[in-house]
Formats: sequence, structure tokens, C-alpha cells
Amino acid sequence: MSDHNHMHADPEAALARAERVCRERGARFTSQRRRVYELIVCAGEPVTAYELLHRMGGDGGHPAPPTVYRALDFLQAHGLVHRLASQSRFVACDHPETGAHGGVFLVCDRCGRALEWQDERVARAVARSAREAGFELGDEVLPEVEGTCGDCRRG
Amino acid sequence: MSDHNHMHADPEAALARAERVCRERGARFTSQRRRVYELIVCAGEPVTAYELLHRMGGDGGHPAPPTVYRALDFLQAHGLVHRLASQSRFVACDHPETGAHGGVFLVCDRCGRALEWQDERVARAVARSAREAGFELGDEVLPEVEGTCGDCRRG
DNA sequence: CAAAAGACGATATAACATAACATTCTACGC
DNA sequence: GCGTAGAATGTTATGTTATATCGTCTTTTG
Ligand SMILES: [Zn+2]
Ligand SMILES: [Zn+2]
Ligand SMILES: [Zn+2]
Ligand SMILES: [Zn+2]
Repeated sequence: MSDHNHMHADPEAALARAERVCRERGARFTSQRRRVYELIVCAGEPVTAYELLHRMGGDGGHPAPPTVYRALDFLQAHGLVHRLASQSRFVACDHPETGAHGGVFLVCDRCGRALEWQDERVARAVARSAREAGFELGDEVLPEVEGTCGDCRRG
Repeated sequence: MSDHNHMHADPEAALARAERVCRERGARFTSQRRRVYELIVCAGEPVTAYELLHRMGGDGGHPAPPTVYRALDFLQAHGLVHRLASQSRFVACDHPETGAHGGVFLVCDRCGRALEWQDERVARAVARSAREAGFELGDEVLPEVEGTCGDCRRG
């Protein structure tokens, strides 16, 4: 019923997968976009746009905000990353090859990590609720809820 | 199963109800808090903190941001208003007397209005999903999803 | 009344995000 | 290869959302 979920996947594999996804869609996985995606994947946890920005520095300084926000817009549009509105942070999608991201984001209020937990039942319950309320759901429906993860509870 | 939901409730009734809720909890419903709450209730739709701020003006000018954010913190803590993270806006709760706010926020991407749709099934599905993932859910669990409301689809 | 806690005012700044326009790069037809 | 159109990026400036900090005033409580 509930899908197993792997975090901290191999960054190389994630990059290769992202490249393939973009090629299949005729989208350009440029160096900037690749760089931002790599930083998000390697972070392994939700990161802010400005954290990415500062990590993009190196030579003389970091780029301007629009640079990273544009890359993020692209990556979101292609389902490679998600924006966690409750945190104003961005996180890599666990399964960018599938079009659907049904389920729920479980955001830990202690360590800040987010689990993209796929669960058909949640997706169906939300869809049903929306229908009954006369709402037509949008494409990117990924509810976020707060709580404490197992690691943090156990100490 | 799904609860009927009334928006645009009588502001006077809402204020009286809020006052009662605070009194029962030993919390002080001060004039600032009352003012902010009234503005949110009367708005009838999600509003930003700065919209509230500017509407609080009148005599010589509006107060400083901390004033409204402090009132909002209080109102949120007592379940009188909710923050919609996906919009960075605040909206009055439909049923502040009950401790639980289980269900889902249906946020319209056209008119911007938000429906606090109570639905036990969504609440249960999310709770079950969290449990299976080893998460302990927090108190204020109100997932938000985007879509188009019935009025906007028909109109 | 005195002490303690809570609420509020005021200033400054941090953090998040986009508008607008110039420039460079890339793909594509010729 | 060359010209062109569209996409991507650079650059500057600004808009929007939220918090830190400290001093003062008010309410509660003993
Ligand atoms: Zn996803
Ligand atoms: Zn945790
Ligand atoms: Zn509520
Ligand atoms: Zn609508």
C-alpha cells in the first residue's frame, strides 16, 4: 500500500536520471540547472534558495538570486525538485521519472528533514475530499504535514 | 462523513466566540488581537500580514510589523486563525471552539480563497501514513492543496 | 504596594522572491 | 557557414515576508 522510500540516493545516479528525464522531454539540462540540482541532491535535506546561492560561489562570488530561482523554477516544472512551502525550502524528488507524486511530505520539526512518502490512500482521500467540495485539484498536489521523525524521537 | 463548511460567518458572532474561547483558556483577547482577528474575519479570504498592517492604520499611520505578527502568533496558538504556508497568508478558522482542525485546506488558484474542509478520512489517511513512516504528527496538521473552486470553474 | 510576567512600541535588519532589461548562447532553416 | 529567433543567463534594482532586540507600559499576583 505505502511505498518504500529511499533518501540519500546516489547523487551520480540522480544526475544521470535527471539528465535522461530532461532529454526525453526535450528540455535542456544546462550547467546552471545541473549545478543547482546537484547541490540539492547532495544536501540530502531541504535547503533554502540562498543556501544554494552561497554554495554556488567559489571563484569570485556567488551569482544573483534570479539565477538560482530560475533554475529552481525549471527543476520544479519538470518534477525534479519540490518546494516545501511550510519551510520555504527546496528538496529533490525521490522519483522524478514518474509523473505522479501522490502522497504526503512528512516534515520533521526537529531535524528539518522531509520524507516524500508515497501513499495512494492519502492521495485518494484528498482527491475525494476535493471532489466533494467542488474543487478540481491541480497537478502538483503534495500536502505537507509537520511531525517528529523516528530518528529524532528515539534520540 | 465530510462536514458541511460555512464561510463568511457573521463577524460579530465570530468575535464573541473568540472572546469566549480565550476566556475559557485564560488567554487575554486584547484590543490589538481583537483588531487583527476582526480584520481577518471580515476579509473572508486569506490575507497577508502586511495587508492587515496597512488596514490597521487610520489615524497617523499603521503599526510596525512585529505588532501584527505578534497578534497572529497568538491567534494561531489558540486555533483562531491558520497560516496558509503555500500563500503566506492568514485566514480565520471556521470552527475555533473545537480543538481539532482535521481535514484539508483547499486553496483556489484563481480566486485565492481557501476552504477549510473537514474530512475525517483525510485526517485518518494522513495519520496512518505518518505512523507507517515512523513519524509522530504534530498538533497543527492542516495540509494544503491547490486546485480550482467550483465558483471559478463555472464562472 | 512591590515584584513578576506579559503585552506593546520602535528601530533595525534578516530572509525570501521577483521585475525589468541587457547580453550571450543554442537550435534550426537556409 | 550564416542569419535569425527563441531560450538562457547576467545584472541591477526592488518588492515582499518575517524576526531580533531592547525599552516601556500594563496587568496580574502575592
Ligand atoms: Zn516527487
Ligand atoms: Zn527528525
Ligand atoms: Zn481550523
Ligand atoms: Zn476560486
